Amino acid sequence: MLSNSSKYAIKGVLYLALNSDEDHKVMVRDMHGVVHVPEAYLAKLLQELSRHGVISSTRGPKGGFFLSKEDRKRSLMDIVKVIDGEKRVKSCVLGVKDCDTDQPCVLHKLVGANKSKFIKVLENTTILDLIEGKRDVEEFFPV
Amino acid sequence: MLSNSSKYAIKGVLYLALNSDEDHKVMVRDMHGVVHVPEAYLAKLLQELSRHGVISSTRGPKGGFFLSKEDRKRSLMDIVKVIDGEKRVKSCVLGVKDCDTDQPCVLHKLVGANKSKFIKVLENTTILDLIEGKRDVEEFFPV
DNA sequence: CATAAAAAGGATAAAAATGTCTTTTAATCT
DNA sequence: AGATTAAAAGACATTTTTATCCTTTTTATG
Repeated sequence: MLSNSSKYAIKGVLYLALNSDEDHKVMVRDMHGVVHVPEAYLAKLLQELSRHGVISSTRGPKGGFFLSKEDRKRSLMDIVKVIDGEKRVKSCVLGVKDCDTDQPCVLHKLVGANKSKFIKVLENTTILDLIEGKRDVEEFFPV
Repeated sequence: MLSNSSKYAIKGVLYLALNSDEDHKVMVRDMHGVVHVPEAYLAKLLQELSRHGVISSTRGPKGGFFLSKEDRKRSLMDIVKVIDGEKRVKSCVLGVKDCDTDQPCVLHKLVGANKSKFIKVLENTTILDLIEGKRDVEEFFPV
């Protein structure tokens, strides 16, 4: 449903939400250890997110990745869409091509409801929602 | 969350539920087209399920795969466990090592509830549950 | 303007998932 | 018993996902 890459990306963005803003950009070098994602791979993912405007970045000295005010209003689905593509996330549980609510497959009724909720959560939860009230970084990335 | 292989396997077992019993075994050759899974790959998956006692099979002429009365009482999770392993299905949404209800990660509270329900459905739904009232094979495998 | 710092981009490598093929084993039928 | 049939088993191939490395481009700063 969610690839590891998407999970990595979400972790990365959460880190940025907690540790960055326009004036405090962070380098991949300084975050990959905390979120437990390989440095080069995390860089790739963040670059992809930046390219699609989901997060922000600047190059050169004092550069790095960060979240603008606007970025924080992004939903989790915005991240997943860039990394996995919408199709993959929303695909039928049984992977049947034209399965939807009109022509549901067997499992659709059983599991589909849960899946829909899952997707709604991804769509309706912003980065801001996720971190509110949280300050302890470690709490987010136990391993 | 569920690999394609698991989905394939579930489709295969559903087909067997609708089209087989102790006296009417079915060969992979005759089912792969209907469930839209590559023949050799479906064979492999069914063999794996059979080896683990989730479905039944006999070799030779008149042989094939089938579901016994007992097999039909198996849950979807029994299938998924064999193909994906329990670990994969139940692993934390963010893939953090020791994340559970005691030490939940950020997403756990948001998405975890849905995931738990999803798993409960897999655990509590038997093959029999799935097919009850259904007779039209095609209805199950739209693509 | 030179330099160094940092992301961007592209090529490559490793691992996992998916898919195919061939041989072996067991059951059935003549 | 022998021939045939179908799953079982395992080797092999392909594709996708995950991961690394190296070069290029951009940018802040002295």
